[in-house]
Amino acid sequence: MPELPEVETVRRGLARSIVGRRVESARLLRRDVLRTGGRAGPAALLAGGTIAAALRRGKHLAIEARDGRALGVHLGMTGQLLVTRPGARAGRNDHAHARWAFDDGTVLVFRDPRRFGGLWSYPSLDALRADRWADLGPDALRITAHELAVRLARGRRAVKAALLDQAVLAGVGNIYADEALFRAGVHPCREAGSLTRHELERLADSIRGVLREAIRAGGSTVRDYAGADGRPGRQQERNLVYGRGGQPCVRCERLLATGLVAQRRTVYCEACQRLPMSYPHTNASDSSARRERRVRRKAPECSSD
DNA sequence: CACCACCCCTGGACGC
DNA sequence: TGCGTCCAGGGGTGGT
Repeated sequence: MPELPEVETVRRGLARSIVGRRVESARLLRRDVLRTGGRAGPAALLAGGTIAAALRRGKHLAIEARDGRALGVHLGMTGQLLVTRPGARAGRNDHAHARWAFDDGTVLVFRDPRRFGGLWSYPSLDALRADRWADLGPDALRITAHELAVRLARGRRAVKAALLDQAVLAGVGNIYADEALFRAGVHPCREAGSLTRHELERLADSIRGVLREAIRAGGSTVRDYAGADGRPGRQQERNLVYGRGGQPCVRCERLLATGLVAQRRTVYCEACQRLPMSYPHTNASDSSARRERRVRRKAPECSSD
């Protein structure tokens, strides 16, 4: 659920509310939510430490204590980090899996109904980076056309599948992949390695642009997402294709198409995001055409509804 | 190695 | 109202 803009909004909320605060007590309410076996107990949740920083890489969060300990947080699909300021009414508490109380009375809760998210405890930020962040590509907020070109080069999968791959670039999920491809005028099923230099420039610009716009709006709230202050985002109203299948394209008014790419619901405009004629067979080798047919028989890689 | 299918889990929307 | 079905923004893993 939360992609880069939503995670960045949460990070900023944490930076405002818990950085500089001391963890008076920390409790894990559901053991298996802490994914690092061995390190358990309050110390694994930074108890006794003072929060030095809240960091983000792609969709991953890290909370660092001044003594060096670090806690990785991933929100998965439905994870939330909710801050309750002293004296304020507590937010939702169902599916709360961990709770922190700070020296100024601030309370932080990690809740995650679907439990695709989790917590990872490390003795140092370096250890966290080496274990959890090592395989992440460059942060999508600062992706350049050149970095994108290098990482998409010769790739045969659909460009949308590549954008969702966190090793290619970190932070883009289903919503902003569709938004960035639409803004760049690139069809989601284009072979990743087939994009022209000009298309790569537009795509990199679109990725950075839509992510920045979404951060300004506090993220997209489709269902569960809320910032650390519990407030929903406003970007969902500004998204041009996500969630708008069957509605008119904002550019050409043709009805937006929906399909399935990389097992994800995909919305795009067939007029504004064109595929070359008889794609992909025009530029596919025999072996890839065979692979394409084999894939198509089981589950189409790129199918429209 | 690159890529894909499948799985993890709960809740909300929808149809009957 | 109640039940069944489908779907959802995430990633990890095992197989091809």
